[in-house]
Parts: sequence; structure tokens; C-alpha cells
Amino acid sequence: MDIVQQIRDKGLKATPARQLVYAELTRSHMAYSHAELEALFLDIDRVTLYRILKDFEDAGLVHKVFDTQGSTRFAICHHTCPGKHHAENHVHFNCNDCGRMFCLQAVQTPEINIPGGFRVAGMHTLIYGSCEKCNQLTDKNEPTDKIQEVIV
Amino acid sequence: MDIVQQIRDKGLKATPARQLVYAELTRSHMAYSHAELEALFLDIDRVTLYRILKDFEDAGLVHKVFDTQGSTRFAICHHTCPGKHHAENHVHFNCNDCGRMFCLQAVQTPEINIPGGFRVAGMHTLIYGSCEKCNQLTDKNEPTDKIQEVIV
DNA sequence: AAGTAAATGCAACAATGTTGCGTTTAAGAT
DNA sequence: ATCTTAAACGCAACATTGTTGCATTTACTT
Ligand SMILES: [Mn+2]
Ligand SMILES: [Mn+2]
Ligand SMILES: [Zn+2]
Ligand SMILES: [Zn+2]
Repeated sequence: MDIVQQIRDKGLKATPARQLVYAELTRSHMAYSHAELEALFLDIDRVTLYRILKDFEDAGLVHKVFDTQGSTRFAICHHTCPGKHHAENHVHFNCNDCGRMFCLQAVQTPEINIPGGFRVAGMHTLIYGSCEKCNQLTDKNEPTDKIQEVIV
Repeated sequence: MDIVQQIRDKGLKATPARQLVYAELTRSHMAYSHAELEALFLDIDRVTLYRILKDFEDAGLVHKVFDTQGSTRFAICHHTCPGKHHAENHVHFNCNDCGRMFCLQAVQTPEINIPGGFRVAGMHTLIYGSCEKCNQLTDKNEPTDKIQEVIV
């Protein structure tokens, strides 16, 4: 479906800034930090970007997750997403080397039994290590500074 | 072992503030936010508290974790702790109602196979829901504002 | 008891996120 | 096509969380 229409379908105006952000998140399937998005879209105001991400999250277009440093990141919601709690269904991977974070849409969060009187509502699973790109680059002793397209 | 000696064994001076913080973390086995500790120890300077927690973490006395809000929390390291990466061995539970966070020392993080060229170094498992106390209080429609001792 | 490196307290700064408000604009109605 | 208006934007100001520099104090060694 058209990006403009997807934004409008959530009751939001399809402004240029929103189209840019949504297109990028859709394209790369990665979880972006605020800093990463600011660097990508230098002409979008910092506050506007905060509000766009908040609006997208409330609308269920994106989900918010935290990386291993506790920094906030945003990623697109898959088309079969059940709404704002989408992030809880799948596992995330954070690369220690390049810092990028991936939504592993195909990997569901595991089942865990915990003792005591806890009532479980959901869980977050964050795996860390090094991504495919960084594995290869480490082997070749090359720099790992570029952010490139990845589909997981 | 004596608290003073445990702190000294890591090459740190056993100051009054450090003894207070370490004793509390040892007693409750919970993961405390900075705000919770500040409220508990009003006479400890804010910056000093930051430095105490950083020093404890570097020394392997405590581990740092993030809760469902992305807020930083600190918890004691178990006596059989392998050092700074202690937090990665066990599961954490964050109560949606009272906000408290528990170290489930007895619950190991699960094994997960992920596709692609990712090299896994470790994982964080954060479960959320409501704790035993809040379950009971919800049933009885009572307030849930008190922080009390819990051993998990 | 004295000496010294470590720790503390305070102020200033930095990073991240929020709020208020006047201006601009997207999208529906005419 | 133009008008209308609620929504979105841009900017400044503020709030929260965490860090750094430095003068003073204190825990531990001798
Ligand atoms: Mn995701
Ligand atoms: Mn823990
Ligand atoms: Zn990488
Ligand atoms: Zn609770």
C-alpha cells in the first residue's frame, strides 16, 4: 500500500517529514535511535521528530524499544502487527560493534515459567553480539562505520 | 561475610554512604532506580550516589539493568556472580503496577537460535506483569504504594 | 598521630526529552 | 480553485538524567 495512505489511515496528516521517516523505517526494517534519524534527516526539527515518533507509536505504525545502552529506538510495525504491543512478539538484536539494532521479525519471544506469585503479561528479549556485516568486516579488519540497508 | 569487608575486598573504601547503599541492595534483592535510592537516602548527595553505583558496577558488586521504561536500575550481584556480566545470566521481572523490579536469580535466560549471520554474545530477558504483592492488593482493592522487603 | 590517595559536595555542564505558543499547512468543504 | 480549520510545525524555554572539574574531607596505611 501507498505510504501516504498508510499514514492517513491512522488519522494522521501525511506531511513531508512524516513520509520521509515512515519510508525510511519501512525500507530498512531496523530500530533507529533518535540520533540516527536526526542525522538522516537534518532538515527535520528535533522536536518535530520527537512528536512524529510519538504520534506514530500511538497510532501503532511503529514500536518503541530500548537497546543494550538503555537508549530509545523506533522500528516499523510489521503489516500483521496487532497494534501498540507489536514489539513484544519478536526478538531484537543489538550489534555491539556498529551499534545497529535489528527487529528479528521471524523470531518469536520464548516461553518462560517463573516461580512465585508473578502474573506475566509479556516479555522483552534483547540479544546482543555482532551482526553479519561486522562479523565479515572483523575478519577482514575493515572499518564498520557505514549504515546500510538490511532486511531481516 | 561482613559488608565493610566485601567493599574493601574490591579495593574501595567502605564509606558510610557506600555501606548504606550496599546494605540496602543486599537486603532487598531488588533492582533499584536512582530515584528510589535517592528517596531512601536523602542525605547522600546525588552525584555521590551516581559515583557509588558506577564504582560498585565497575567492581562487580552490582549490575546495571534497564526496566520497561528504559530507566536505569541497579541490583546486587549474587555471591556466585562471575563479575560485571552477572545481569546476563538471569531473568528480571518488572511490575507494571508498583513499578518495582525483581532479580529472578533462580531463572536463567533461555537459549534462542536466531537465523542469519548474527554472532550471539548474550541476551537480556525482561518479563513484565504484576508482582505477587500487587496481585493480592488488586484482588482486595487496596493501595500499592509501599516498598517492602522481597527475597526472590 | 601523620600522610596520602580516594571519596565527597557543590556548581557547572551535557544529553535527552517535554511543553507552550505563534505560525504554517494538509485535507476536506465550498 | 479557493476557503476553512484542525493538525502539525518551528522555536524557545524548561525538565530530567547523567557527567565533569575542583576544592575539601575522610578512610586507610604506616
Ligand atoms: Mn521490533
Ligand atoms: Mn539482576
Ligand atoms: Zn554490526
Ligand atoms: Zn507490584
